[in-house]
Amino acid sequence: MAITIRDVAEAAGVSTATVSRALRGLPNVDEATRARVQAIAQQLDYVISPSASRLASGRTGSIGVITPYISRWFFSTVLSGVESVLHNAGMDLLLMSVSTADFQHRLPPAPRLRRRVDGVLAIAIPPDDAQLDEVIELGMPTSLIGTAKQGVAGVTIDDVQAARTATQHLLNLGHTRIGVISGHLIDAPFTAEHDRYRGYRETMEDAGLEIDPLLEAFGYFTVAGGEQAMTALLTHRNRPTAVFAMSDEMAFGAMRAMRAHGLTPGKDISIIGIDNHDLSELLDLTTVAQPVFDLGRVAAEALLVQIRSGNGAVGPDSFVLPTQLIVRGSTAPVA
Amino acid sequence: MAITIRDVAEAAGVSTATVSRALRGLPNVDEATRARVQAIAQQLDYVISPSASRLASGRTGSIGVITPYISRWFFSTVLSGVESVLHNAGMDLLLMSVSTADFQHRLPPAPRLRRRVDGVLAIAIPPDDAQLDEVIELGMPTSLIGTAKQGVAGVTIDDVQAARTATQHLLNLGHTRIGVISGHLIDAPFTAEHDRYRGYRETMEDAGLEIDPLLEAFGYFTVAGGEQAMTALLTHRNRPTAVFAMSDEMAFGAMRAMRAHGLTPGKDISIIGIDNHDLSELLDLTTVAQPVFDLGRVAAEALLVQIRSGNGAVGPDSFVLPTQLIVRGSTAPVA
DNA sequence: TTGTAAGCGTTATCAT
DNA sequence: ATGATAACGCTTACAA
Repeated sequence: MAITIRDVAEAAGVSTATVSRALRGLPNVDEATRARVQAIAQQLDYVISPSASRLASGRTGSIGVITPYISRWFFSTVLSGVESVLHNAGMDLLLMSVSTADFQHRLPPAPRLRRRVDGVLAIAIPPDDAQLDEVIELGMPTSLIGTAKQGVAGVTIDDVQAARTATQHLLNLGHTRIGVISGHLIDAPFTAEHDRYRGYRETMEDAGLEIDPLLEAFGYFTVAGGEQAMTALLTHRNRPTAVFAMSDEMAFGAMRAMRAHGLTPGKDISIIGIDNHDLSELLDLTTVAQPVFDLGRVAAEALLVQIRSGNGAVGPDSFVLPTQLIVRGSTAPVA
Repeated sequence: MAITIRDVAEAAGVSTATVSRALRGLPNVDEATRARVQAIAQQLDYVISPSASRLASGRTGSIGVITPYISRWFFSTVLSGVESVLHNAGMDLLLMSVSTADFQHRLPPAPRLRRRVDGVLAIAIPPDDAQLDEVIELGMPTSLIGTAKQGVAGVTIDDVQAARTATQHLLNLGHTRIGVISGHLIDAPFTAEHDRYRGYRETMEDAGLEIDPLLEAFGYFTVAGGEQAMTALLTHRNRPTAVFAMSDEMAFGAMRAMRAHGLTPGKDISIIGIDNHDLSELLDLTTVAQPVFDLGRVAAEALLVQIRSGNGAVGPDSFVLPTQLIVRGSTAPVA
């Protein structure tokens, strides 16, 4: 039905082997022959059959991206960074949502990845996740984004430092009663979260400040969660004068909670996040920006290197991308 | 190297044909045989080779999703709806970003789709886009999301009605000087945009109101664009008392512009959007909600039906999903 | 119900 | 530089 490599070969008066070589740009092909083959292929509107090529070569030309969420800002932004690289490389991008913990009943990613991708990119999957382990045991080039794991390539920011920067910014403004809105430390031994908490704690301790347990609340990395967390913090007798939220979206929710209590962010209470979410500027939120698109871009590039170097030649590399404090109106000197 | 169907066949003492049938759940297989084959396959940790299967069967088991943006809210939300369906159906999701118009230099999607997917989902590609036409000419099951085109399946909302609802809401509040922030009517003959404009215009006319050209501004469907558009509207001598923004994100920007001018949304000027973006509740924005996740879900389901019915048996279906006015604090009776 | 065997469209090895 | 040809691992008539 469709045009095959043999049609091209016959039309060009060469063997299929030559067509294959010519079209793939392999060496040892007379340039005149190559040109003729290319012309005929184009004229015949020939496109290679990926299935046949994959079966014969053993390479799939595609990489799998596993992510717990698709529509959340961080994840979709990473994904677009990944896509930009893979597109340029001519690689197919297989998108696969996975369940972290209790989420919902979904097939585990490992079996769905086997024999259909040349490499895997995992976005923000906790390093001790069982499903992630299964994926890693597949033994193919893999690169983590937003988390780090011994022996596996990965791209992250320095989460400890980011949290330190945020906390220090509040300290510099004279705040001492500084609250923190985290995700859910108990359930999710999520690298980023732990590191950010550590950065907060250490910075507080370095400043000689004790951390009041009443200054801590969970926001589950969502807007609604941040709102609840802030509400909780506000109900205590001894309110914080400033709050560090581990993500901008939680900070958004926190700002809403403040307003609901008649408080103005940056005036009555200072709040800082991490991310530099698309809407953070709009909401005038001070934040520690992280290069989310680049997280995906760099990870994809590193993965391609790993794949092309034929497994092993290039050891798994780790990259730490820089963050930057962006001061806006939501933080101000203590009253 | 890897385990093949023959290994399973030998271990089970049957032919590869039987293994193939048994594992795919085809009829005419003794249940005892099937059970044995399944057990052995599992025990051997056998997974089928997609490339081989695709080559032999002609089906790819994957569908391509083409979208101009990955990280924007609307697109990533649609995408997650699509993913949920495809995951359940065991279909691979090939993600492909495309350029609308001037965007950037990217390979056209059609050649990248040929022979590698069984169907295509196109998110918000203008119906007269040349690249879309090439894709449609591929002749495979295709379903559009957010746009409509003669003879092609699709899922949309009633954009005219949504705009009518928004405009009428403002009229009901007593506003007569109602501005509109659109995308960029001249360049992008984008169904949704045209329809929304029509809904606005007709509703204004039905109310006996003339549309002052000074009440119209372009926001390019971005936050920054909405901000600029609103700023433009505010510089005129005769300001609108209410504004209809064709998307929530443009409305966000508009709200910011208002504040920059010392105006309070819902007090000094009313503003309404379309979408019910994740953050619209947070920003207290009145909007006409559209079921974005479902747009993706329904389109994917329809596409699967189209694919399974073997091309032609089921004609391309169109679905129009409902919208709903959600009144929040950004709209109020005219002063 | 099960087996046989001919493809499916490439790639890659080995000659030439 | 080019050609023959054996894989690659499955699916699917067609037989039995």
